[in-house]
Amino acid sequence: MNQVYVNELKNHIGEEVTLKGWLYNSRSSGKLLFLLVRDGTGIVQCVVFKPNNESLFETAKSLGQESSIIVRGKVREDARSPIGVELEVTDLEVIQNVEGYPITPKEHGTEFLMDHRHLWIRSRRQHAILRIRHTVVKATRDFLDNRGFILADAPIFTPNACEGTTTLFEVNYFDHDKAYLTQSGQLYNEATAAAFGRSYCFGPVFRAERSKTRRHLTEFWMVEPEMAYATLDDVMNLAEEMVCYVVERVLEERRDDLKTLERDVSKLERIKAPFPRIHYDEAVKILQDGYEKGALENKFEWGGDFGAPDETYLSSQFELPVFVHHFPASIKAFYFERDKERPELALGADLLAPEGYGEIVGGGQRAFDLEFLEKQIAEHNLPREAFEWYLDLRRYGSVPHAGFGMGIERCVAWICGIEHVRETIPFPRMLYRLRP
RNA sequence: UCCGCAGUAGCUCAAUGGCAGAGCAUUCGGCUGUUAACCGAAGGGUUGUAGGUUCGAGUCCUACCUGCGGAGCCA
Repeated sequence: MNQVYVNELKNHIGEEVTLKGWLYNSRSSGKLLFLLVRDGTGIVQCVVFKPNNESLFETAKSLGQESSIIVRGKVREDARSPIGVELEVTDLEVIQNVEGYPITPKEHGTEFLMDHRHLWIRSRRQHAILRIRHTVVKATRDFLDNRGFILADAPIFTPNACEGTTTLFEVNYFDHDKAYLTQSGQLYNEATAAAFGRSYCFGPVFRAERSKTRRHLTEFWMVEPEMAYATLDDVMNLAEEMVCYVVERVLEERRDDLKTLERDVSKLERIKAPFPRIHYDEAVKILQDGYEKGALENKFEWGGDFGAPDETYLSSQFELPVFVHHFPASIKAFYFERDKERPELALGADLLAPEGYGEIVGGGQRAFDLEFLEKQIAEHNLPREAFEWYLDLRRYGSVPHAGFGMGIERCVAWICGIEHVRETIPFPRMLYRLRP
């Protein structure tokens, strides 16, 4: 059987081919029957004409949505088809005739669709989003691989809070200790960067925050590159290039999917380096101006961390993603290097996506000095013993080094232009959503 | 954790405190080019749960459950 996939049909015009897939939807018009068949690569309309084969027509007519079928037919060019071709059915094998598929081609609510997520991912829109996710992941990895970064993944079970800030998921780890699900591979990356020079990890991370907004998942994927002998500027340069590369690849490879999502691609086409880079002091000024103009409800004070409305306002001032750098050290994790001129500032940078999608990249330069780090750990009330291995990195060949993390789902949500990150991962985990 | 909104047929939603309704889906019938096809007919209900007010509650009140949006927190 010469099985052909829907996305290859254009190369088989005039030939008789076999499609293996599922019935997406069907329409009938008396003696004509239109079967929309999907096979994972696309959807094609298959036409059955009653007088040509009456029993085949009756079989085809009885098929329910999502019935699994093998269709044989002749590929025909047709201007009316969205993909340029359709199939004139000559034979039909029913693997399973389905009754009562829950997701109909009409509107459904979020709760219903999320309860049926395992089936929802068969639909056009979800397909487009998840294919774009695939390309974002692939492009990210290609980008780092091509620059000599070594994939060295960090563990998911960790003995302690890596930054000591966010709420962690706790699990029993055999007889004695509790373990925690990682919230970032960063500390481990610093070790692998000292081993390989340039390294990255790519995996799921977990946050037990009780956040329920369109930007939050409890389990999400993060790519975290780390570089030895690198500075804050190196981090911003790398993140900027990486984001541009990823957007470019999606524009190249996923135009059709962006179209399905009705994404305004002109907004993506102008994502080119350099991105604006603003100092925290300047960001504060912009936010205070925003308050004066009445665009923000609360007056932002120097020293605070940005809330969601602040981030949205800041990003709305620019068409490109914008870096904010040199945050007050007091609102950042213990491991940040300090600014030499102004030690109250941390050498960190966040990248805010345009159109209010929030922070997609966060990173910076790590503390170099052993004594400084020891002091930081003490001041943050972190258990010193747990960080001994980390302190070793400052004892044995410490170098200036830096890195960042990029949240895959927020990045995908921004590129797709969709409302909520829950659609950017096959099976989202959220505050009130653990199933399916 | 806090604030706000919602829950009625398989799904999406209507119903001034007064007979429980429509579209889609399903089943049956019609149609040779449909694009969420269309046209006709039929079946389909413990109105989230428990209590209360009322002659009468889907509708008003209280509590709880479930979900949604947001805040805080976070990427």
